[in-house]
Amino acid sequence: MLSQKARYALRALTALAELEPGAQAQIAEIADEARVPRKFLEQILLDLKKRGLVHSTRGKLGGYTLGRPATEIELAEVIRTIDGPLALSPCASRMAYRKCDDCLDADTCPIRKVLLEVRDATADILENRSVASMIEKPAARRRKTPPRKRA
Amino acid sequence: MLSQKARYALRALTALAELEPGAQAQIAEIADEARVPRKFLEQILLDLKKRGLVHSTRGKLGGYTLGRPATEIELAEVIRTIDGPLALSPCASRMAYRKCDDCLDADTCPIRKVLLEVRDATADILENRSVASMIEKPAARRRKTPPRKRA
DNA sequence: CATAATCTCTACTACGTCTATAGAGATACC
DNA sequence: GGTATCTCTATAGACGTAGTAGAGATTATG
Repeated sequence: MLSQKARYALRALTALAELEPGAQAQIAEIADEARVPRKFLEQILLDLKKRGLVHSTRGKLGGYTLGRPATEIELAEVIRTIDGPLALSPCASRMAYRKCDDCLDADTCPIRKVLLEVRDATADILENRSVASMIEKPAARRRKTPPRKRA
Repeated sequence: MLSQKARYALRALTALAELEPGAQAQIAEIADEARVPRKFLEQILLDLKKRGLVHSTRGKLGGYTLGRPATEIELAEVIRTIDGPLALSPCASRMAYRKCDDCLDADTCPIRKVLLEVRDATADILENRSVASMIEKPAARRRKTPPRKRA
């Protein structure tokens, strides 16, 4: 399961991605828009900032923007930043491998093999979805008949 | 991440699957073979028994066997029994769907959409691997040249 | 410069979950 | 009846999660 914190982070980044180009948002606005407790959001934004996913301006008129274009922020990176590895076991992580304490031989462990498969399938999805893909598309896409104009 | 308990369960079931046909194993043997603390294993086996994954005999000469052929025990069921849903969010579970507390509309939530994809990919793997597939194969399989006989 | 509004950082708390351990009880064999 | 096994419930300590609190640093503005 993802932590609540990770889901908050995804919503906060989505809110930032929905801003007008060049605009920034303050913590209070993001908290409101993404429905995250304000003080908790502060911590989350700091974590995201350390990873470069958001950029901040201090002082009065300060605020937050995405650290990179929304299309270049993979959901996988967001989740890893907040919750750690995607894998179901430390030994099945490719970004942060760690031998299990009680594992006899990582090379032959059949549990690890299948958990690696799961990790790869998960990463294939989450590394190919960006924050941009979370935004509600403004208009119809690939619709067979165009939306009817109002009389 | 899987819990330690779930990994223990997988190892315990694997140990049971490796028994001679018709044989049973006692808790102490399984604990030794699967490297699980004995008293903790007792709890795990009870959970697995409630789900029908193992069968037990009481009294002296008691012990455990698999509740079904190893080929019919999916890893997904083992993990669900111990850790609960495979999904990364309650709202992305198909077996145990539960609306997120702070979700506005499950039908349109973009986070849920991608988490459903991840869940499905995970389930595709774990529902198609059985405990039988965890057992070390005794000999070469699909090898192009047969294993060389010792002189 | 003083003030106010904002982000930054650390500490703290309440609560639940995870990983066991303990021990009494039930069952079955001898 | 004695003994070895499974069964069941309670308990405990460490840890993680979710959230709160408050002082500090930075910047715009009058």
